[in-house]
Amino acid sequence: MAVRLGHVEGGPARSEGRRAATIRDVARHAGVSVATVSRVLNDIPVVRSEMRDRVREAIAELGYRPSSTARSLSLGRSQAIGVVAPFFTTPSVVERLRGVSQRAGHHGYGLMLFDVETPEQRAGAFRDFARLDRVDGLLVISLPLLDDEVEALQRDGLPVVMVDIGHPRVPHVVIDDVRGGELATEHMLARGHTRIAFVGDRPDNPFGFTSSEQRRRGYHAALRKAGVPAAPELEARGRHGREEARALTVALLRCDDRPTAVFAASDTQAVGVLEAARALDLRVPEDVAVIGFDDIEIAEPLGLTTVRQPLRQSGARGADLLLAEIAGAAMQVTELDALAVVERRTT
Amino acid sequence: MAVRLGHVEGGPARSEGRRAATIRDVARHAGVSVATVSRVLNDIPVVRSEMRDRVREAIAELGYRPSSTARSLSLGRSQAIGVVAPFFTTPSVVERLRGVSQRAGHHGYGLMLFDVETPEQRAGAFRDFARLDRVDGLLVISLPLLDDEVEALQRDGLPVVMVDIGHPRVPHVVIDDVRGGELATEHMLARGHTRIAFVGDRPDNPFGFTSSEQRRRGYHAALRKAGVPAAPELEARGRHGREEARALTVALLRCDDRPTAVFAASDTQAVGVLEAARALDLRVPEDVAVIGFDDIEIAEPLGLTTVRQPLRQSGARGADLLLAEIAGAAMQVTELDALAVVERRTT
DNA sequence: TTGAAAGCGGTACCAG
DNA sequence: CTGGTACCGCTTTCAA
Repeated sequence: MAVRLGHVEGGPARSEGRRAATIRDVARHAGVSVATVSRVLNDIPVVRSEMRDRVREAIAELGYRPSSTARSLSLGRSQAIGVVAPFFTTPSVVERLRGVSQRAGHHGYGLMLFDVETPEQRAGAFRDFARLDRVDGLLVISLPLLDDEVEALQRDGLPVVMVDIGHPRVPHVVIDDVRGGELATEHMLARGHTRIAFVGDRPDNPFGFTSSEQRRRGYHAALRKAGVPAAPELEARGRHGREEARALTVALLRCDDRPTAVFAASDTQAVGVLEAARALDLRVPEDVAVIGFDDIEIAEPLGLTTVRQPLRQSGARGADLLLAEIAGAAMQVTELDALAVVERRTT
Repeated sequence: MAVRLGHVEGGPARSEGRRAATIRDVARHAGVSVATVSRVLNDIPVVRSEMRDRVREAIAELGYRPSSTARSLSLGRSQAIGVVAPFFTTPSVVERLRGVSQRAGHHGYGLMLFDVETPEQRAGAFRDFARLDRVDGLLVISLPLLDDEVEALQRDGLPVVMVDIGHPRVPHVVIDDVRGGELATEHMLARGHTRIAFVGDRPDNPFGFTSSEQRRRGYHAALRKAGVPAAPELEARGRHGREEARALTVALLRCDDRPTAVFAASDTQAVGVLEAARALDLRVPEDVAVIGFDDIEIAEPLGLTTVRQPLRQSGARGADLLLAEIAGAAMQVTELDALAVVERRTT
């Protein structure tokens, strides 16, 4: 990598020491009081239009823009919401964030991100980030909250909403993961499969992701209803991620009586399953059919059959709940129910 | 979607009106002055250890945590950096963000996101978001800056760093897109292709993305060097995105003397190319070879051959530059040079 | 080594 | 309708 240290052309203005204009500068310039300027700024109608114009002019001339920090301090709110999530290990989170961003922006709220990929970061998130004065509310995505974390948050009076995972004392938006697992399994059953493997997260994963286990319950329920005996040797669980899923699936597909179908608890894992099949020269779906969960963006071009859940909408709805809670609304729980199998080329 | 309005179990603490502890409360509780508490908070060594302990105790007992807003106002810095980018239309941005997040977190900086998907949002970003008091610096990813925007930013004294696109007066981190385009084209040439199509962004796209055109220049350069005449009918440019690329490619592949290879200016577009080939029942790479650009996450499972650029590293480096600039360093320009063709199954 | 007090840049109450 | 001013919660002189 080539690094060029440059002379700064013209020199940065900040070293010129020209202090940014404040509300007092505007007041002086316009020959009014700061109170009046503040009123104009906040569109409080009492101001005479003549004054208003004078102030507006001064603002323009000075290039004044109010300090949001000062405003936050005075108002006691930051006009921003915080989002805590494992953004980079879990692609679906990004899609949910999309919905959050859209709604937050729409309501004039800024977005602070706090990525959580390790247990330390997780602790940091709640220690340093979840401060009522930094953000007006917190959106926690795909991360379970411990009881005492919830308590601490409530003690701080910080509005919180969870997305993808619920908690009895916290507003949240979730889907019926059990039902989703059933749908996936029924899809395979309907295609005549009976040896259907499951690849998902281990229940004691470091972040306590729970949806995988819920989906596995749905898988069991569907098998039971169909009278297909569960086969423990067909269930593989490990660390969340493509690589791990791939490794688990290779093992699964190498055993004597190998499964003819695999239900992966997430699309990310389904991709690993696909890679495993390819590595073993197995055709999909002829030799082994695959279904995932989520319908992330990559699913379509891959031709991956999957259970679609409304990711973006979950973020949007979560943001709406949070905004409502910030505004003082009572706790609300939303269960999104647009789950459906999207059939593509892997089944 | 089922919505449950819940009673709030126990009632949220915020309505109890228990005001959060302030530095004054701590001072009173510990029987010292606020100045002393502040010193303890900031690890200023002059404080007698006895005092220090008393203060620490008070802090613990009251569950006090300092207000970062007040701190920002007093200090004149927010300890946060802002990131402006088209996060959701451009998957590579997310990967870059990963690098940013990692470095920012490492240095104790928060991250504010401002998504820009429309020209209005773009304007809003610079009007409302790029305030020195909201963020200590701005990272602009994959978005070109206009001269007067740069000027405004510099006038405000807001440190800015650009990633993926440069500007003569702004520190930035870029790659050699022309070289990348050459690499991709040479790869095809080396495999005996001479009818190599190009699918990229139109030069007058709404955000002024420029890398596509640079890569096209590299494509031309490579053809020229190889003595292969350029064929204008093999160049298709349109709105950035998979769908558009797909449509363009379908047209390309339907013409009489169709190309045997396609170079897509981004992986996103390459995916569209792949879909087009599939739609026309053309085998890849036998009937048509495909190479993309970026090496985003989806490329590997798709088996897409592509020109890899160090996305995450670009974000990390950009964050480092910004942090350095915030600390007062001179303008720096970094050209990342780890470009390489990653050969997979589409060539 | 500690404390009193003046900011930081807004908002909003209270008079006039 | 407008102005004066006391906050908001923290940092940082300046004196003691």
